Amino acid sequence: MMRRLCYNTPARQEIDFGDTMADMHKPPTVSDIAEAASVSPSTVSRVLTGNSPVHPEKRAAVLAAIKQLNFRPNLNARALVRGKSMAIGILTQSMASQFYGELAQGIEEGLAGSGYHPIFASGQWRRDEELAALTMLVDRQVDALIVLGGSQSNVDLSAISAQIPVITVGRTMPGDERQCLRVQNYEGARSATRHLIDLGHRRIAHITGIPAHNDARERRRGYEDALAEARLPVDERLIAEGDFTEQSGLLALESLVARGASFSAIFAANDQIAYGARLGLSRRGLRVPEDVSLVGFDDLLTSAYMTPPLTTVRQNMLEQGRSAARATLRLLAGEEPDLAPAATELVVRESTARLRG
Amino acid sequence: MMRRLCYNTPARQEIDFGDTMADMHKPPTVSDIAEAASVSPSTVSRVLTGNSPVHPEKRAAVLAAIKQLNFRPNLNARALVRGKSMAIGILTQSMASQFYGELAQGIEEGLAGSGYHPIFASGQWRRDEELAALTMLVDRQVDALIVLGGSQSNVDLSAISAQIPVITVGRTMPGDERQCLRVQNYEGARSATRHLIDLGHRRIAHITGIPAHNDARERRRGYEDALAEARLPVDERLIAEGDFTEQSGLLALESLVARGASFSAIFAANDQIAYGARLGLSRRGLRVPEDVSLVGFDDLLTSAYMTPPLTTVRQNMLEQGRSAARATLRLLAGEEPDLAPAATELVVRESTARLRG
DNA sequence: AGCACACCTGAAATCGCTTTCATAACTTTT
DNA sequence: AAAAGTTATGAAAGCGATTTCAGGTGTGCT
Repeated sequence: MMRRLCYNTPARQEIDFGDTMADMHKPPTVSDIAEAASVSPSTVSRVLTGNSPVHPEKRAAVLAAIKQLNFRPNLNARALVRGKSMAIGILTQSMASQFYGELAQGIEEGLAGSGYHPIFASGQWRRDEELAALTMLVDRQVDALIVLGGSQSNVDLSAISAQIPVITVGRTMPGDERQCLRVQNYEGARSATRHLIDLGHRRIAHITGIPAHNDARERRRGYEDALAEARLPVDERLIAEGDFTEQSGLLALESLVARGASFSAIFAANDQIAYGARLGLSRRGLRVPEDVSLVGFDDLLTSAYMTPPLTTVRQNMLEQGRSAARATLRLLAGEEPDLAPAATELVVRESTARLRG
Repeated sequence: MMRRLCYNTPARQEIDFGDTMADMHKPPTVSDIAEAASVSPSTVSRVLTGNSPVHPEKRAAVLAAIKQLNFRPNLNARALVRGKSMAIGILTQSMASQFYGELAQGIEEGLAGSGYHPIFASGQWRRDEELAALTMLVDRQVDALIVLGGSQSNVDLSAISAQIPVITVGRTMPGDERQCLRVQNYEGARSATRHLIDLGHRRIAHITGIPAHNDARERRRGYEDALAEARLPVDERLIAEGDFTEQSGLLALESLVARGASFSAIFAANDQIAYGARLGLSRRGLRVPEDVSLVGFDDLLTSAYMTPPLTTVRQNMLEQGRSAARATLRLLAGEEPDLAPAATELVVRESTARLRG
């Protein structure tokens, strides 16, 4: 109708071909194909799905009509009748986040070729938005849900889990641990700290993530335990609070310096914090790694290109995403999700060095 | 059915309430609500949509039933009958890309509260995947399409544009320029180069983006024209080819050095290239900005936290995303898209300095 | 021949919701 | 008090596919 005119190229004219106006500009449906191929809609559907055999001659006619009319089945309609949308909802936190972006990319890869497509919605780390996003996904009839981090209440999540399969990454649903991809935060943090200790560092600062966040707490615990194992004291004055952003890393570094803390190494709760801290250090005229060694967590794609390249705990978000996707597909196929906890691995680059002297 | 068992919490039991098995675990439909509230499905629909008045008493009954049965309308079904899915397809290139991530975030923000939801699909900078993604979005009946960059053929795009509104960002559809958000690549690149010239630099290197990419060509042209305006020669030996990645920036810098080029400043075709170049410089013992000044393009979120903070041409992808989203909504409302080209702005930080001596 | 048995095919029901359409129950007008 | 509007409602007809059901044809077998 008229509405089309507004976004159509000016060149394209409305021409009356003598057909009825009704079926003129609307995309063709199975019925149109059926008519064009002189068969019933059922037959068209059969060649579409390949569910039951159809005479080669008619099949050819249908195929020809499909091509000629440029027909594409309406996936919504198909989803309605089949009761499966072939869509998987992904609750992420922010499209602009590198961390979640890499996870999302992994999921996309893991779903590729399966016939299922991801539908992303982001919660911006806010409970209300997360719930809205979750609800939207469920309302859109996704066949399964992958929840990436976040702080959504477990009650809501379990309620959804009772209706459709849910896989979580980086957070746990009590009672459904088999469907939760755990990250070895504690182990990773401990090995990062141990690495610094092995290099001779004794005064190792830590910039935490959001304290309310489980990941942040586990990483801090790993840091503290590594110190304890080495008979090193946990000094509160060496611990500054961050919130997983670059800015918080910069601020935390300022606050460490301001309070007169002396340290020769820093373990940051994630790479972004490390970026900020690294800038803070250089502002203070402190070189990395000559004066201060720096370790991050996550191993974002860009961390290898920081100057100096960042020593960090590799999470491999890409692989985690793929793994979550595969688990979801298995769940959908009625199999066991089979989610092994994601192993972390210390990647030693150039931001850490042996303590001088 | 059985399928549910595999992802249900063990605690949740299958209990026979005496109801028929059929409607037991399936989500309630309008008919269920109608029955529960002793009204017809039509009335339920009316309170759902608010399209026509319904007696307060019955409305209350319906609302109560909805709450009690925890009913949520099936958006697919609604989309089918209404002919509008309230979904907007976004063709992006990679979920892991910072650049596209920021655009995506902007789109999400711009769509918020409009009732429309974005559905993302990525093309991985490959024509075939882009086409597949595009097709999938159209098949899922999105009401409009926002195409972010990419190399999809204009023919395919125009074909789609004839069916549903299409807005593009960072690429042009000949004939539909009003629906294309142009980026001032040329102007930005020119002002970046001029900034370096103004600082006294005479030998300014350029690391290009993918030469086949329009953005890359425009930026290079801006660089060359700025040089020409200042009566500076365009020296091919100062131009190295990159592909918009950090790695290519590093490689390009190596190649510049290897060929014995002498330069005191670099204009990189985007920030990621600048990151890589910056690492390459430090590998060579060259300081930024004391020995070499460095300018990027885009102003990624993290560029302000590079060491030193990167001088760059700000694109404001967030705002571009919002702008594209708003234009799409306008198009959908039958109004003019009204897309002003995205202005770029030079952000001078600490990676550039006056030429010594 | 006669019967069973594939193999194909179209009519019709269905998915969950919205939207005419027709009608019943009231109000208002003159 | 009859004609003309309102207003609220349910029955029924789709939206665009799939799938069940019930044949119709053409073989193979006895």
